[in-house]
Amino acid sequence: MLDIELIRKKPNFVKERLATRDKSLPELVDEVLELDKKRRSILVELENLRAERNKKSKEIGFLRREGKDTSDLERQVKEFKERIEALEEEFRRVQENLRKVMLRIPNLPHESVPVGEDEEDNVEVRRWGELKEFNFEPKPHWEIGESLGILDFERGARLAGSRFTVVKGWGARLERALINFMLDLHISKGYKEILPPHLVRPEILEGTGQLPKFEEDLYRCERDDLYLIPTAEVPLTNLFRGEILKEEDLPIYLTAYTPCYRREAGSHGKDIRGIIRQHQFNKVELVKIVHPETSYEELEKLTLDAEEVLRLLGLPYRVVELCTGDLGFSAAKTYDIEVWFPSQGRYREISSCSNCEDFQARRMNTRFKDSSGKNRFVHTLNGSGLAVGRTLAAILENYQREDGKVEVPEVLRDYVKADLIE
RNA sequence: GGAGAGGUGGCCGAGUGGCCGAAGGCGGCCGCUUGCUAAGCGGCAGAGGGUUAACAGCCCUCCGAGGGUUCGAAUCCCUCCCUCUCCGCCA
Repeated sequence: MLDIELIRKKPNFVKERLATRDKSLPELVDEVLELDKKRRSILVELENLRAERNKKSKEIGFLRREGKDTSDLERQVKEFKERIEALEEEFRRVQENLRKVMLRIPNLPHESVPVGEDEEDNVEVRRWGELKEFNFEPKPHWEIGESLGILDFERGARLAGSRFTVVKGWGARLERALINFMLDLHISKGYKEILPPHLVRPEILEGTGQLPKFEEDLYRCERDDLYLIPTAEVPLTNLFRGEILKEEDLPIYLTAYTPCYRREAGSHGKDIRGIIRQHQFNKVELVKIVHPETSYEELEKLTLDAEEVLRLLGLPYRVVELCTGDLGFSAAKTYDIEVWFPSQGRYREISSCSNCEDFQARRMNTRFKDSSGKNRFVHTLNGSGLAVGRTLAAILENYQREDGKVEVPEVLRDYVKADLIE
């Protein structure tokens, strides 16, 4: 949620920044301004009435104690009541409308973010690793996985439909090894491991920005009004919702392995083959809750922490900075890490690291008391460290041999307890 | 799932219809005092919002959430959420 005061004081600035995401957004700002103005004018009137009512009620108390008659005053207060109730009703209505609009406005892009429309305009920041030369035609991971008997798409579909896959044998083992390897690495960097609920209440998803706008993308358990988490970012970031933290508690570094559940409503034709885009996939997530002054430094560090996983695995990647038009709803700035897929001859997203500044904190009401005793919103960051399924796919492709077997990356050998998958 | 108890400020905890935004304690901040990482004394301090040049003053709202009763609700009533105890069930 944006700061309503900023919208009030610098409406044109806010509109300009939002327009770099989407040209239709400035209209929402006008809507906010109008509703806010209305809200405040009602509020002033309402508060005056309430002040007067309170005064008279108090007077009744005094007079009663002296045994005096108060029926005249009581009648007066009763009249106030009707006017107050009518105004309260109107106030609630306007307030609720205002909130609804506010919740649908995305975060302002940071000034450093390149302006652009879509992923075409993203800017490459750096590359790492040598692309391996294959003296044969590298196969896509789904072919490798099927012939090794570790990825079973047919039975996955039988159990749960398309975009569900069964991972078997050495594949399952490799995936589990990846999860442990990633967690161990992040823990060694000071992240605290969390095992959160996978089902959460609607307001939790509102806190991180998935609701109300992206209801379609979520699995919902209707009977209990709970949602399956689309990413561990949701429970991790919300961990301190409603709390006032101590300044010295910051920064907080969290990591968690969870499956992620996504309906992928808007991506029908995309990546139908393989395990790039699944309804359920494993991910190790990184979340930071930090002091506002340090959040951009922390974003750089967080991105490097995610990158390190790929470096240690020896997988070539590049980092791109998302342009304004490609930025996610809650993010002020995002780096995507993309790993090399030989069969596709291109880099594919494997991690997304974002600074949300105080956008989520405002929705969750997570604050800290600064040295002057003031309560301020924290800044929140999140990043994949990494998407495990995609990492598995990348390993299959980058470490494949002509004979169809797949080497196990050096750092994983102790975890997998094998050098070669065959 | 059944029975019971309870949700009050950073924490603990008192408060059953008006002088309660809330005693007291702990913790915090400021000052004084004491020559020894402490103690004593005094003072300050809840959150959100409106008005405003103002972090001054004034006002409004908030005692789990939402309704209701009343001139007036932390206090009475209803619904929901959550926590705890016991029983049941269960990995």
